[in-house]
Amino acid sequence: MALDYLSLLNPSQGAAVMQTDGPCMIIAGAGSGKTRVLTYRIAHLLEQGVDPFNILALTFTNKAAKEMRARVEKVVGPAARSLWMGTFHSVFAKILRSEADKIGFPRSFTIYDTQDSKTLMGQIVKELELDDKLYKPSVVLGRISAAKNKLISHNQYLSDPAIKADDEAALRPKIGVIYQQYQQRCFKAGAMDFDDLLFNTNVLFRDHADVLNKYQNMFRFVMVDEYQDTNYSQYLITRKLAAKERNICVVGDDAQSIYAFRGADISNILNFEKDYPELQVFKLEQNYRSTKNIVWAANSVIKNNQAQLRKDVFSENEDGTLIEVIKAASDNEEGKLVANSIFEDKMNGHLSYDNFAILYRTNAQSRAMEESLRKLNIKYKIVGGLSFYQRKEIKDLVAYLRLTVNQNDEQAIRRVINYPKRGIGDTTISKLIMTAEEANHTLWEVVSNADQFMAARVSNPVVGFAEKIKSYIVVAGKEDAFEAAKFIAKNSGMLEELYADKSIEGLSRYENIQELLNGIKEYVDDPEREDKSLGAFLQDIALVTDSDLKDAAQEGEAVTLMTIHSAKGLEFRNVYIVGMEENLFPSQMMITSRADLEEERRLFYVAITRAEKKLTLSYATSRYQWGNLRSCEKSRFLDEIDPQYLNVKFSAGPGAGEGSPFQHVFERRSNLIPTAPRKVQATKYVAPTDFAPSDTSKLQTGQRVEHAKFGFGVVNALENQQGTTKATILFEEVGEKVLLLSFAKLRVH
DNA sequence: TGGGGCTCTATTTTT
DNA sequence: TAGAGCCCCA
Repeated sequence: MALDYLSLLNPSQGAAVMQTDGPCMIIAGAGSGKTRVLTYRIAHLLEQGVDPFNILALTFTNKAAKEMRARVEKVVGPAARSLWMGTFHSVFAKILRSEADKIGFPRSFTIYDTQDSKTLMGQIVKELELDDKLYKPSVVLGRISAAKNKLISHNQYLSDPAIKADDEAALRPKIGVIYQQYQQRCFKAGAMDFDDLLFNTNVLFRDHADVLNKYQNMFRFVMVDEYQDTNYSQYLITRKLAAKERNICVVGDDAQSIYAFRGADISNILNFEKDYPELQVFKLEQNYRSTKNIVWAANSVIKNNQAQLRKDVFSENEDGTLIEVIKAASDNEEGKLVANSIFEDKMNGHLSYDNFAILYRTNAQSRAMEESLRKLNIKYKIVGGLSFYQRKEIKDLVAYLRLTVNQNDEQAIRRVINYPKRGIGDTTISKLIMTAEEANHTLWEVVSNADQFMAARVSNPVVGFAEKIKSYIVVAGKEDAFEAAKFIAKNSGMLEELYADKSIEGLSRYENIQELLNGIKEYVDDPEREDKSLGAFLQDIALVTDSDLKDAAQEGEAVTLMTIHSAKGLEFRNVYIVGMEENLFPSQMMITSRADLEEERRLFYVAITRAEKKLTLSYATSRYQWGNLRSCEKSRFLDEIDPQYLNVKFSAGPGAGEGSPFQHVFERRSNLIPTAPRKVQATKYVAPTDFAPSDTSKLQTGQRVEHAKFGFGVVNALENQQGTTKATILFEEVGEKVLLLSFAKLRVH
């Protein structure tokens, strides 16, 4: 029974699906049905009799993997569940787990998250007595991470004269030593960080031909999504795996490469042809997502980049509305105008708030947007920020679980050895660590034999702690992950401690622990799950990110707020790109080199192409940044869009006159939402551009004044204290405010 | 051992 | 401005 794919695909999509032998590269423009092609390509392989266990499909996010598996399953049924499909990190963590002994790691190795890495890095810098201003964990880690992504080991790092010269020039000559220490400590702790997962996979394949051979035979067909975002380490893994059968298919879009700052190497896509001369290339150029105007505008932007593969993305959709440009006087006004526009479009178009997304360059920009949305009672959800697994209480319990599985996990020991409090002070902990270092023992060896190293009075609680952990190991050996975790949460005293805290935060911490336990329950109850051990669960959650969870927890319709980076791969009917200003987008840090600027431009391209029907760009001429008001210039990227696709609007300030396009929105709002929250009352007032403060030294009560932000008001009281004058002013729109005259910019009327 | 007050620092971040 | 980390004191 042949599936009728071809009727569902355009000619180039169909060709890419049918071509299954040998290397192939699919250059997929934004919105060109890339996932569709990958899905049907896998379906086609299965249809031809390929065993699902022989297909490996790598993605960059768990979400993308999940989505693709679901779509394949829809076409081919349950066989989809046997596919090897997942992120680079999760697939190779799984492989490393089963081959761990070959590279000297325990099967139950721990995966350090960024926080663990940073903490360890800080500890090493301290121990080496280096300047922690110069050797900031994030800086050092960044440098080491970049090295690992290029497969430079700590030994190579130390012996490379060019790297040495580089570090010396940066006044950080000790990075190599830190790198070495860091790797040794990780190894001793039986831990790998995210980069190590890929690095060690390369080591495994390099040093064990038999292992490589096994996986080469297993993965007869390799597919890689978002190939433009692979780094050298990932590139080499896929090349090695595909070396035998040469059935490798990569999908990507050079125009959407936005992770160079994390080691992604765009030359992997540009040079793919050199590795595989027999390569077949397919271009998917028809955009099915966006209107013509949006596609044209995106094209007019990206053509300013030099480094790119030639492709002509086009749309057969309607022309659509022009791209709106909103100019606002301040970041707050920008938020207000965007919120109004969303409200208006929702009402006029009978849309759901799910249809809207606000995208920004930096997370800090979300605040002004949130405030304005709240004022209009518009529901929203923010993607990003503190993830569930980064919360303190979750990390605490997870540390106990980690320790149960891998006692050498030094970061985990440090985290919970005295939590909940059991009388082990900092001095004792330092002594334990030093003893371990000197005697070349692991920290756990010292902790579990503490009575041999120190007085009983001090060692008793330490030994008690070790006994607790030992009892957890026994439980975890007999029970599944859920039963073990429940036991540990209770026995450690964590649950009790959190339960005793009746504050709102304490309550939510307690609930979070419950939620984690529920999550583990769900994990072990999954009938498809083979390995229900604590170790397997931990490995899984180490590679889960916030956006994976948010999706599951999503409820009700709401506007989505997120950075452009996290919007990649998503689409929305109406998209707002805010903060289109020089030094913000493009970011100040990215305008010095051509390559950086081109990455920013690709980022803008990604942002534009998220929109299906309507795109709105906004900028503010002034903005609060780090506490002070800065004036801003509109982004050069705005000028790069061909003006024929633009519809430029202006702010609703008095300067725009009575006929302001947003006037009616304000009026209607008050009719429709009588119960809008009034924490901070909405202000219609916008200062005129010629606003100039007057001399307030002779200000008197009863006088009428005008304030740049609060509008008109009357002085109710004046109070002089040690030379500074406080004025209590009743403003017409925002109510009473107490202002310091020396700071407040007031115009006396 | 907890908290108050101080200083410091401020992109983006699939894992 | 805002948040985090750190130090010092009781």
